[in-house]
Amino acid sequence: MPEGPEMVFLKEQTEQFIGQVVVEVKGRTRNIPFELVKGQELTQIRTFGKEILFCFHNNVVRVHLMFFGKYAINGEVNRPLELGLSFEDGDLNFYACDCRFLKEPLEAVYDWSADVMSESFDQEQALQKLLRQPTQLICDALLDQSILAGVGNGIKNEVLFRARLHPESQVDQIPIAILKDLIKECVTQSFRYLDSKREGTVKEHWLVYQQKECPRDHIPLRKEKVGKGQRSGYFCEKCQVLFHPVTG
DNA sequence: GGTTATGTTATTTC
DNA sequence: AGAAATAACATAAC
Repeated sequence: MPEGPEMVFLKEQTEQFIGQVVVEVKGRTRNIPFELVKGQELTQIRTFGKEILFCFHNNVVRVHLMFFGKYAINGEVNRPLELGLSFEDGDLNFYACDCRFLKEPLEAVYDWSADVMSESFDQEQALQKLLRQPTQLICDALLDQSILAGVGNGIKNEVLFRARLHPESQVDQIPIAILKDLIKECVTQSFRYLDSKREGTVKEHWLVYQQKECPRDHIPLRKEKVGKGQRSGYFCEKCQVLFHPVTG
């Protein structure tokens, strides 16, 4: 579930609990002081990138689903409970996730201008941050949460395809216009992902990620571990241009 | 049974 | 000291 749009979707699904008081806190997480959460009223839910933030009057419960995280709303799943919040009317259960307790004001912790799903996302700032990492490969840079919070491996592959850019292109070799287009696509595709999540059509959503054939050229996609992160890359070597330094 | 996978952080090594 | 590599954690599907 981990990419940004899915967190926004989760926020929409859990807003039913806003205004309700937490009547019980359970789970094996040791990062949350249960006694400080119990009895508190959920005032707001926010997301930052791949994180969801449950806000109470004086503190925040942060959940990150990591690789394998799952959740259940008004239900349970048969596996170890990481964090369970029971409200006056219903409950919210998280599994295999990373939970944290934040006491500081959110503004001191998060910069929403880096979050592709945020109204405050700043494309120009993202471009400047990218340019500050000139020798990075674009496939690694796209997954940098301090530049494009919320972008995960699925969105990464989709935006590279749409911008016709080879994942192993080096940042400083890519024309600025293409970088700008790529950043714009990060926003567009993230919201498109959210739409397909709402409609329940995520499986049909992907053009290249986990796919076999290039939708443009109808030739097999290459599937390789790319970049320093060695994450799965799905790309077409015919229509996605490689920008790399000329050697010698 | 081995491999792979939507991610991040802590620890170790150079 | 600091960057870079490695390990660690979690779990289901093929």
